Amino acid sequence: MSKPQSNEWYERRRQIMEAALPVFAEKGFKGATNKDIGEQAGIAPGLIYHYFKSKEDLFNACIDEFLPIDRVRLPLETMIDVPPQQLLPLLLQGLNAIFQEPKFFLVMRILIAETMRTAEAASRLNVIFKHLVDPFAAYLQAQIAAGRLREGEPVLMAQMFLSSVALFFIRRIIGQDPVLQAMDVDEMARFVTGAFLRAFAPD
Amino acid sequence: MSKPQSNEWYERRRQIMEAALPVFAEKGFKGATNKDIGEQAGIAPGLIYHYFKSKEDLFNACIDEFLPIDRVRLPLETMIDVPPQQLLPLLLQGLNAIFQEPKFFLVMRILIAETMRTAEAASRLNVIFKHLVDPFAAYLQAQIAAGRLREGEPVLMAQMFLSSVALFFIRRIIGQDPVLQAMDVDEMARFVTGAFLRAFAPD
Amino acid sequence: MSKPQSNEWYERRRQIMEAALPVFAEKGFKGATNKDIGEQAGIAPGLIYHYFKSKEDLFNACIDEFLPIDRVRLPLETMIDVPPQQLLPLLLQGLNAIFQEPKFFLVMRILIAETMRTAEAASRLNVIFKHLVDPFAAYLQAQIAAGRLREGEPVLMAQMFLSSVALFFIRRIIGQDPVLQAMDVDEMARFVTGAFLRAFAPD
Amino acid sequence: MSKPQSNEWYERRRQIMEAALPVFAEKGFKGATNKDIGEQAGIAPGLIYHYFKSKEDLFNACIDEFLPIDRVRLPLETMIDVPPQQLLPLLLQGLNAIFQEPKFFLVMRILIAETMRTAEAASRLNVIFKHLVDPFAAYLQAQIAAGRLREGEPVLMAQMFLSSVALFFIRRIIGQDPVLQAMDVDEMARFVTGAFLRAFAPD
DNA sequence: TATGAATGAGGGTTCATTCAT
DNA sequence: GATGAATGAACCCTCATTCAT
Repeated sequence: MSKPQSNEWYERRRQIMEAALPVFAEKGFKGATNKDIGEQAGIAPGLIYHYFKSKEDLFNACIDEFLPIDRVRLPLETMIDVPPQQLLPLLLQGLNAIFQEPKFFLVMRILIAETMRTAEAASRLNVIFKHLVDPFAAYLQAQIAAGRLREGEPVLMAQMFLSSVALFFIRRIIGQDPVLQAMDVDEMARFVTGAFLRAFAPD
Repeated sequence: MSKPQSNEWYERRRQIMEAALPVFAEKGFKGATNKDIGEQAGIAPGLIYHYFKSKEDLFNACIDEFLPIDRVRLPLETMIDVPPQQLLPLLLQGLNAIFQEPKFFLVMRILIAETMRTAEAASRLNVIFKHLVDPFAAYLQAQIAAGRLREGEPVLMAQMFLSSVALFFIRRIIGQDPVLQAMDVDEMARFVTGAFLRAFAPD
Repeated sequence: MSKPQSNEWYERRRQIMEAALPVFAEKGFKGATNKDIGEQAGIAPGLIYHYFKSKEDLFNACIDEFLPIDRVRLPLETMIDVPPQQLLPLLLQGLNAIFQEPKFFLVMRILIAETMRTAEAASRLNVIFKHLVDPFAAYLQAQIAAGRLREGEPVLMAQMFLSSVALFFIRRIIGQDPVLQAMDVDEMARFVTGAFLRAFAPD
Repeated sequence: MSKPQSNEWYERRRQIMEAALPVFAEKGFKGATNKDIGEQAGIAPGLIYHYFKSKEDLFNACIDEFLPIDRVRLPLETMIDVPPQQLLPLLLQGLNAIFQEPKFFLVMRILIAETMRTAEAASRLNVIFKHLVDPFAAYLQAQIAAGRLREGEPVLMAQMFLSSVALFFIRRIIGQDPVLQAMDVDEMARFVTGAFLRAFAPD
């Protein structure tokens, strides 16, 4: 597997990963069997081992392949001149869009579940959150400097805002919380945005 | 198991559940073996079947037994006269204390992990959150009525506030996020409380 | 498996080893399946893992248990006063008896076969041969000192004598060589003894 | 495969056998995989089946191809006039040379290992030994007739002499016995030759 | 001729569950 | 009640063999 491989090889490999992802999400690493994955992918279970060293290798490859690190990073550094009143709704729309993506959804299910038992998965999830928080904190920092927001610790502001939003989406979409599903996303967005702006408006 | 049982029987049963809880938390339902649990409980694996129908029965019994529904319910209905400036820090202290409890910690790990794959676990987690949100929303409603907070949807206010705090604790304690572990809980509490009060101060 | 076990446990364990030995001898380590061994022992294949860590562990345990190191060691150190004319036939009778033992036969088959591919098995076989050669060489040394044999290197004498005899037995019993099977053991013994005594008679 | 094939076909076939031989010797029939053999031969595993019916067919072809029957036959029938004092060292040199040949070494490893479990391999080894013993016994018979050796059974003489020498080489080269590896081949040859000549000198 | 993807049978191993003791 | 030997199903994985290309 160290030799370079043909395009078809990579396509097939990716096809297996795409089939495995929902199986891992639904049943977990231990609960997912190669038989399940093979059926989902339309191949014999043994074929997995032409493309991956082991079930664990396939699992890690799935996460690496579909890990939403880049998807999650919004181009906030180019939007420093956009005032918070406009940017916050955009940010929320972006997050909402990401959470609607089927693969993001699946990888998050897998990562959150595994985070509960392996430090490795926890670390990956922490990295993802950091990729989300850091650019936003930098944006907030710039807004504070520009006098558009009150003085304060931008990292805490970012953590607080993103935490409440992220858990809203997680509980709504993954946790299937009926209370949150009954809520309108736009209404929530307006509410959270308004609260944030009042909380951190300049004195 | 339908006949009434002696006290010793129930004690033994509970002892097994207490031993099983950390094993399930660490290894997950599929990863935990009856041998593991038996060793942890100091009994032979076969004995589990005198107290539980199956491994799954034991698992569900563990969650039911240690589900932190009651622990999570703060007596907010008796504290309607306490102003938010005082109550919010108390609430955060209470939540912090709950998250420090070993069994709460373990059950949450299990429930969050299972939530990612079974609707049943998700539902249980939603109930827990509801038990947290509803009394707080009622409290906020009362504060609004008393003119201590601005007009607004109290359920949204409660969701937002508790979401950001809950995810802070989850990521800090279960997810072992180094960024959050470096933060001081009291500082976070002051920050979140201050932001909330500014956001929802009466006009 | 580190805890002390009951007698029954050791008996069962030994029973499995006794059943496994002929299977390993007939089919080799890789060729022998747990199903074969289980059938031979009258148990389910999975039960092997209550008594042994793995198939390899069982294999090594078989060899250690039935390795003929002690059987092979004749009490030559107490027979220094017996002249070679009497001792050599006794030695050959002893070797012949050992080679007739079913378990010796089986272990030798296994060890010789494995010697062809693993250094570990080769080493065990070398140790066995050394246990055979060294006491005999010491005996010969004493005979030379007593003037009953001519001067010469006793280790070479022992190696030469035992090699020709050992290969005779191996080819006859394990290799099923029809030429050697047609020979009479006693005749061979007289022949070899006579040749040895003439070759190493004192000048 | 019944049709006559081109020279290239036979060359390719032989190339595969040459590659397979060391793989079979090192890992045994079951342990050697077609992938191993293909890599060693620089071909894809599937190609083996253009030249051989099965892995077993390849295995047998390897042994037949490289079986050292002819290599082992020394032209003793032309050397009847050479006295034993000269011929025995020549014989030992010849055997030593044969055992040094890589392919002889490999085939012997395979055959000895398989001899331990299949009558077919045992039979082949017996034939090889017979091809070694018979001409030597004929030579000894002639020497006895010529009065250069004492009366006696020449087949036994040959068996005894060749057995001790063969096991010396096998244990030294295949079994990697450190005691024998420390010995000098020439010294061993002189020792064995001297002993033989004294044992069977005319009265 | 040659490749290597694909299959499927079967291997070693684990483990929930049962049951004689 | 309590044990742990015993089972059997199902797991992950390997690999000889086939076959479309």
